[in-house]
Amino acid sequence: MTVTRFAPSPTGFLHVGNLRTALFNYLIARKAGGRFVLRLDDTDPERSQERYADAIREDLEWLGITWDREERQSTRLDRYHAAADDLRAKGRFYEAFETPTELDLKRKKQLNMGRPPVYDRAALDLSDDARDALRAERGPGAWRFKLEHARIAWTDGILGDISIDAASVSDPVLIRADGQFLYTLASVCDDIDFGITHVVRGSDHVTNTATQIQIMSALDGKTPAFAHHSLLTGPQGEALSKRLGTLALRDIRSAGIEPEAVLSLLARLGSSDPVELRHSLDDLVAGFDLGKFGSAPTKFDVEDLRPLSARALAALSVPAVASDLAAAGVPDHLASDFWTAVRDNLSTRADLADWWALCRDGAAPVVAPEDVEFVAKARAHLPPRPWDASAWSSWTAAVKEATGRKGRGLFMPLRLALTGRQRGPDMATFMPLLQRTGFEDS
RNA sequence: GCUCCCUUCGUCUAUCGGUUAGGACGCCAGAUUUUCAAUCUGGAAAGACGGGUUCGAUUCCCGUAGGGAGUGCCA
Repeated sequence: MTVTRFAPSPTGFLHVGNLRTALFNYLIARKAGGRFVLRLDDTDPERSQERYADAIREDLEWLGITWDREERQSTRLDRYHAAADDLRAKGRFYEAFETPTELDLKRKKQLNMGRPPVYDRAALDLSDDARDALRAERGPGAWRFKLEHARIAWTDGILGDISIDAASVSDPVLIRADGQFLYTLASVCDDIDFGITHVVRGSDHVTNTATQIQIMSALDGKTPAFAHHSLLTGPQGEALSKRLGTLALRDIRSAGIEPEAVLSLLARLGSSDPVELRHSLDDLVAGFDLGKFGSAPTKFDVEDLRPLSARALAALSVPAVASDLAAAGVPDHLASDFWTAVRDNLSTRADLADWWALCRDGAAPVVAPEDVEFVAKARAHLPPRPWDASAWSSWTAAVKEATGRKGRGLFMPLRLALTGRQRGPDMATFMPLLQRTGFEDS
């Protein structure tokens, strides 16, 4: 059975980049009729916070992404201890005592000599006595996984055949000197134990994947299929993290973007499928295929969400927006007509309140100097209240006859006089909804 | 510096050596026999550069330039 996972660390809010990873894994699992696991990678107690874990669930729920199982790494420490013992027993684990500053110095030296900054494995050559001495002097060391120096190759679901020379990578530290398990080990154990069959993550993880493949087989685990998607950049190609502030899911939500818009864009962006509005996750599942995605960095522009969101909003039924209509103050008996009139002119639900305020209170007429006389004449032909569906057409017909104006020259001044705005709903349906107008009062 | 990945319309991409280089979003125009919006139709718009290989390269190879990522006792 296909099992995928989304493994955020609760150290911040989810952003569009995270969502892309989550969505890919979710869609793969759903399409295969498999399972989707939400795993909270909270091995770092300093940075992990419960409020972020809550926020992650909340953001996923807003989008309608559901998971079949939830795990958190902080509850699995025993398992990681066992894995560490296993690696030690197999001679793939060694203790190293360099301090961070010492390591930093080594790296700088290597760089200066034009050599790759790979850990020199000095700790591997330590005699037992030397090791004991260092431990007595500095306390426990960090534990590194001894990589087997060979080319590590796999067929990536997006990148294709790819390989990395293990010798170009440092032996990864899996346990810090203070005893904290690091992501690399925890992730491998979890992927094995939870039966993860497909790991889809950002291409910032490709080097991790190489080392994790070796750790997995050292632990006698079955390695899952890997796929690394491209990373999102801003519209200018700049790293997305620089503008993360505006790209957190919650910010997008509070900007009034509809979840369908977010899902529709992120499930397709970077693929050869056209981005088109889909109203449910199920619609997105159908044609989803990782193979349709390219490996080049993908430019993402938040502004692209707006037209999609407007379209998603316009497609909603009255019941779906009933609470928003009520909140905007629209009376129940007008709700349906009002929604029909304004639905195509909304950018977000928040606009509902503006349009209703206009209907309820009217707006100061806007009259261009050259239209003063024309508007005055039109005023004389304004049909008596109440206005029905034919009010606009009979009025404009009368004004047309009286003034000889037609087309834009006829309609735009009347729209401006009635609504004070150049843009808005179809006047024929909108006019009956105007409870009062500044135009009549003038 | 080193390692990995990448480079086709503004953007996301199709093309598995021979195409009028296709689609989608955006943009522009027209239509909707009455406005803006919405909708529909149409249009403009592309193979980073330089070498090869080949009868023929967007496609294969090499190089250059550019972009992204990694190079953590973060995830």
